[in-house]
Amino acid sequence: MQKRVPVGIESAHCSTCMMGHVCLPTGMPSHEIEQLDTLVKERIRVEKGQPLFRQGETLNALFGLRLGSIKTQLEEANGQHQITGFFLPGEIIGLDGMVDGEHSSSAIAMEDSEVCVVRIEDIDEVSRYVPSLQHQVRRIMSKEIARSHQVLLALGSMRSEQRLAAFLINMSQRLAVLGYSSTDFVMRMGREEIGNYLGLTIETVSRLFSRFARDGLIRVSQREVRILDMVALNELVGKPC
Amino acid sequence: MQKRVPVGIESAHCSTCMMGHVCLPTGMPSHEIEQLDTLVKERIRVEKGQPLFRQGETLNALFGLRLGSIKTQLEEANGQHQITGFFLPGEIIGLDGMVDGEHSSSAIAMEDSEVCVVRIEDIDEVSRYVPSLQHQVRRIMSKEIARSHQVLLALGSMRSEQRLAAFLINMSQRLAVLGYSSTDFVMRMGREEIGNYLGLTIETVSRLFSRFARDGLIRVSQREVRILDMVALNELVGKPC
DNA sequence: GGTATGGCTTGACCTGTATCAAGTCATGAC
DNA sequence: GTCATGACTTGATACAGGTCAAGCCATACC
Repeated sequence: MQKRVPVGIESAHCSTCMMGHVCLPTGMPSHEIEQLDTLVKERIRVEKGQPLFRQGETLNALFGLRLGSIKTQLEEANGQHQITGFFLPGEIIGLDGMVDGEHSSSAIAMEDSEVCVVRIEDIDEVSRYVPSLQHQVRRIMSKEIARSHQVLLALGSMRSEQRLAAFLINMSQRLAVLGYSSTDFVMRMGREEIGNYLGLTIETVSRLFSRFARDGLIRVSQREVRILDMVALNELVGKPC
Repeated sequence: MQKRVPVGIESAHCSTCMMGHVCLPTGMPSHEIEQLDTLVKERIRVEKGQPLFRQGETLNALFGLRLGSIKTQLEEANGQHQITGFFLPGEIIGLDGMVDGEHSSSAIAMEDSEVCVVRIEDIDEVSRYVPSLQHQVRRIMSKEIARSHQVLLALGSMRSEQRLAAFLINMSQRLAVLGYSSTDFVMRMGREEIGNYLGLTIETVSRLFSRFARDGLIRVSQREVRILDMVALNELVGKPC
């Protein structure tokens, strides 16, 4: 059984894709979106735990996550790694590392996932007659830069409880955009992954979840979270010096 | 006296600019670089301590740093801030925040500086006849993403001494690219700014400089640094678990 | 059913870094 | 020269979060 399989692309058209409003075409006028229909020529399914790509592999495409969830991580020679992002459907993966034509991070499926493959050369091709596609790509890359600066802010100047609160708020907001409940969701990542991402140990993350629950901010059971007091979470992040 | 002044642009041509080999045109074939000569229509001088732009201002240009040094920082409502980058000549500023057309961070001159203004609409215009310009912009944005992921790695998984060592190595390498000594340089930022960037307090940074000096890794006098043992610095970052 | 496994929790203790508090040094104004 | 100022250093102490260790719970497999 293969781990990384092409799948049929009967309906791989951005114009008819229900993900369109939160994916690469976001905000483009509909007559232009139709012109993107040759952009995605391939879809790939990736099994839970398997890599979509590995750090160092040659980069020739971006990936629009269609289904599932994927994490990206930097891998160091000594076996350590740092998770740099958790991606949800509609989000674009593979934006770093268009520098020397190879991926500067690895992308690993956190559950069975499916991505639309957008080949770089096709972007160039299509943008010849859809000039705003270039804007779109810049927009998305810019967003990724801004996002990682937000994480820098968290790691550089927040205490552990603020980091976790910010993390929960962020998840909540992104899931809401996808049409899920903003207060009631299942996290696709484990405690260890959250800790790695936030620069904390698994024990600290676990204690924080327990404390948040004890203080009535959330209710947790394994990876299921219900946010009970969003206001308090926001205060935790924003208010104190 | 103005703080942010347009200056003459007699020689504002990328093709004749000595910064070209490390700036936006890096790696482009020379006949294409010549076609970039209409790209920079303006240069701006920014005084030490003054902003090139402020978080929230409308974004319509990127800036190629030509002279001096500039820091970017996220500013929060409560007055806190997080420095997200220190920029040296040849590097491009303003890549974040092309999302909603406004800057998502502020850029502040750390010494009297001068930037080339590259207006977004001119990028689109010029790339009509120099298609590889789009590659170039993507390349640079991608590099910025990868760079901030590296900082994430430092903040998320290194101890204080490793962060400072990584910082010194990074400065050394970037200065070397510019043709300066890689072992002997003047840091343009103060201890507090380094601390903010690395998620440490000024006292910790100061103590680390003292310790590195005591251990014979570097010699410091104020902001002048001489790296004495680059190997040891690298080991500090890379080897231990 | 038992039992193995991996993921999570909790407690006790330790340590790296922050915090608080004096200094010291370099620089510039007068 | 004196003095003021801001940048940096150094020490003493506190505490957040890490580390080590034990146990718990859900799941899956036999």
